[in-house]
Amino acid sequence: VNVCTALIDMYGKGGSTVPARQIFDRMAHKNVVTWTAMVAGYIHCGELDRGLELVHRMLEDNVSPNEITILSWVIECGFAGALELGKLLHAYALKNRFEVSPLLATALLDMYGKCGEVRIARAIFDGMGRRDVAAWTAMISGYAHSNCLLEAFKLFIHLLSSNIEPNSITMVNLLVLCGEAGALHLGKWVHGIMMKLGIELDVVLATALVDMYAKCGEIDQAYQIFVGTRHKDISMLNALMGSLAMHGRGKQAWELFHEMKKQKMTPN
RNA sequence: UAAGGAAGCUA
Repeated sequence: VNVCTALIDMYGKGGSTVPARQIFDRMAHKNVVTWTAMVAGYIHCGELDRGLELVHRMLEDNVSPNEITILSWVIECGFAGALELGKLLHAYALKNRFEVSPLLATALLDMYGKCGEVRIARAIFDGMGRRDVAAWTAMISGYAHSNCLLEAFKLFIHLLSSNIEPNSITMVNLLVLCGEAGALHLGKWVHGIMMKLGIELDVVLATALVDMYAKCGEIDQAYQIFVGTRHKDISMLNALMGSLAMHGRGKQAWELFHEMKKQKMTPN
């Protein structure tokens, strides 16, 4: 059962619901994890009707969803933009008096944020008793998804005055938002806060910095950060190369490309 | 280490 369930999970998350379902149908014994994984796969792929049909069969078989079940499905609703189903799951959790853990609450507010429902997301956020950095970051990310720059930064400032420390994921969300808005001053300010708080500069965060500076037209600054990062990866190169090209520095982009190929970096 | 919450370029 465990191995088959793991396979179903893998195929489902990989977008292959057909092989997942074949394994599912051939299993004599299924448990709640098996059902959870199969339905999650359908939601992940946007095959909501098949998912719902399976949920009905699951209930007929007297298999009850638990909190992880709902959590998994809510996450996939966010991924697939399945707002209505997400609302249904939210209602189900409330109706069955699930203790809405910080994990589930964060998944719910993230789902609403990804679906553009920032007000509902905020209501959940405000209703949370103990909010950790993931909850704050999910809320900021929700504002970022809806291009609510002001709200995102208001919340971030609120976060800075709390006892919770933002982490690199929080900062990445803010930097992406600054880049998309072309808000160079804000971006620099975020950069400064990062340094002040001593947040570790991993590849993802460094890429977000490069991207922010590049999108705001500060290519040289972006270049400096790129050069100064030891473990570069392909996304980081793409961010810089693309912006060099966008700013009419195609020759430099080309040179960078060949320099990186020499260093055994494989283009994607 | 069988399903569990928030992140980067490009699409």
